[in-house]
Amino acid sequence: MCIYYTNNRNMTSQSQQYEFAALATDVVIFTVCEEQLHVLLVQMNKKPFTGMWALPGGLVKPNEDADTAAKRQLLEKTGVSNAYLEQLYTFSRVDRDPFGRVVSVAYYALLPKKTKVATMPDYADIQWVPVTAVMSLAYDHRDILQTAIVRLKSKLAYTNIVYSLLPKEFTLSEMQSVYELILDTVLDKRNFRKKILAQGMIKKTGKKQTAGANRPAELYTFIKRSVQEVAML
Amino acid sequence: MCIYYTNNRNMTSQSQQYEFAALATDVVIFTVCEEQLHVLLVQMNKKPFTGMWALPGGLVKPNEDADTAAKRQLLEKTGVSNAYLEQLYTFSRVDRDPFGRVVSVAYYALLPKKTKVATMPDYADIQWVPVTAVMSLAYDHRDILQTAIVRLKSKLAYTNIVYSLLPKEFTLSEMQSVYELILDTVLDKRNFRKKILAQGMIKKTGKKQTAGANRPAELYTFIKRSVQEVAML
DNA sequence: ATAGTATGTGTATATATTACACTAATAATC
DNA sequence: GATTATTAGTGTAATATATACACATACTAT
Repeated sequence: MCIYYTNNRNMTSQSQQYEFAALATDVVIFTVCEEQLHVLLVQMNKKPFTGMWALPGGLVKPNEDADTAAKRQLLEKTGVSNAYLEQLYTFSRVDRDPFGRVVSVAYYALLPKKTKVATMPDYADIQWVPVTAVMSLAYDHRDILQTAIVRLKSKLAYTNIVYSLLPKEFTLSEMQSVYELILDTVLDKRNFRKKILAQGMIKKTGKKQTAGANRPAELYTFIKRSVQEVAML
Repeated sequence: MCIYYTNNRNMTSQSQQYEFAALATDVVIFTVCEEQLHVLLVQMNKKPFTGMWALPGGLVKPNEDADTAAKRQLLEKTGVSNAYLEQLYTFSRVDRDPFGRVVSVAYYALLPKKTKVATMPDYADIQWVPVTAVMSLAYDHRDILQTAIVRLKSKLAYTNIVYSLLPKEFTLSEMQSVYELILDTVLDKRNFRKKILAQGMIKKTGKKQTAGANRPAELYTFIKRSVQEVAML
C-alpha cells in the first residue's frame, strides 16, 4: 500500500484525477411491520435520478470514519441512534455513479418498528417500502439492497439479532412471525418455542399483551440485547 | 448520497481537501503449511514504517474497482490468479495512515500451499509468517489480520471453502488437519470422515499417496470447487 | 522377519429435530 | 350469560444426527 501512496503524496487530484475517490455510505434500513419486511427509501430530486428512489446515504465527512457517517445517516433519516448497524459491503464499480468516482461503504440497520420519518428538505419524499415492492433504484442500490437481504437472512439464522427487530417486550408469536417473514418459511409453533426457550436468551416479563379479542399472550424480553453467534433456527 | 455529492461536483480536492479519500486495498493472504496457518507479509522500506511488516496492498487505480485491485495485488505478490478471494471489511479510521486520508478495502485470499514468492523491488522483504508469530504490523494491519482470522474460522465451519486451502488431490488426514489447525480443535477421525463423506462433496480419485513409511492414504478430490453454504463441522 | 507409523473402519449411546392436535383465555355477539 | 371466533399455549413419539470409543491394515525402514 505504501509504495503507491508515497509516489503520490501531494493530495491534489489534478493529474491523478481519479486516484482519489469520493467516499460515501449508503444505509439499508430495515424494519418489520404489517407482516412484511420494509426498507427505508428516499426519492431523489436531483438529476439524473429525479423522481427515482434510492437508499439513504451521503458522502463521508473529512473527520468521520465510515461507521460514524452511517450512524449519522441513520440518525438524520430516522431520529434513531441506538439501532443495530453493521457494515455490509463496499461497492466500488468504476461507473456506479454517473458523476464520477464514488465508492460506497454500505451498511444495514435494523429497527424494531416503523419509525415515523420526517420528510427531508433534500429529498422529494422518504418512505418505508415493503422489500417485495421495490422496483428499480438509483445507482447500484438494487445490488446493495439485494446483498443486505441475503446478509440479513443468514444473520437471522445463526445469531440472535432478531432482538433488534423486536420491541423491548414481545410475544413469541411476534418473534416467530419475524423469522417466517424474513426467511420465507413456515415454522411449527411448538418446535419454535421449544428451541427458542432452550437458548435461554429470553425470559418472561410476567406481563401479558393487553389488547386483542382472544387469549392474551405472555410478553417476553431479551436478557441481553447484544449480538451472539447462536444457531437460532 | 446524491445531495452531498452534487454540492461538491468539481472533483478537485483543493477546498474540500479530505472529502476525497485515497482508496487502497490490503489483502490477507493465508495458506496452511507445516501444520500452521501462515499469512503473507511484506517488509516496508519507506518511512515512517521502515523495517516494519505489513499486509500486501496498494492504491486502487483509476480504472479499477476494489475487487480488481485486490486480485492484482494477489497476482503481483504470489503469481496466483485463481485463488479464493473475498472482500473482508473496509477500514476507514481517519488517522489510520500517517500520510493522510486513506481508506482500505481489505480482502482475504486462501492458497492451497505455500507459494514461492519473489521478493519485490518495492519491499525490503516478503515472507510467509505463521499467524501465531505475527507481532505488530504497520498501519491498522493488526486489526485487519485479526478480522480476517475470525472470518476464516467462521467460514470454514459453515461453508466448504476448505477446498481452497487444499491441493487438487488430498488425503482425509490432510483435510482434517486443516480444520484442526485453524479452528484450534481436536477432531475424532472416524466422526470427521463420516460427516465429510456424508456431505457428498468429495470423491476418491482411486490414486493413493505415494511417499511415506506407512500405509498409503487414499487421495480425494472436491467434486465442485465452488463455495457452498454447508455446515461442515 | 520385525518394528514403527499413519491409514482406515463400525457400533452403541446420547442428543437434537421433526411431526403432529387439542385445550385455554380472552373479546365480541347474540 | 351463553355462544362464537380467535389466537395462545402445551407434550410425546419417531427419526435423524452427533458423539464416544479401539483395533486391524498397509506400507517403509531396519
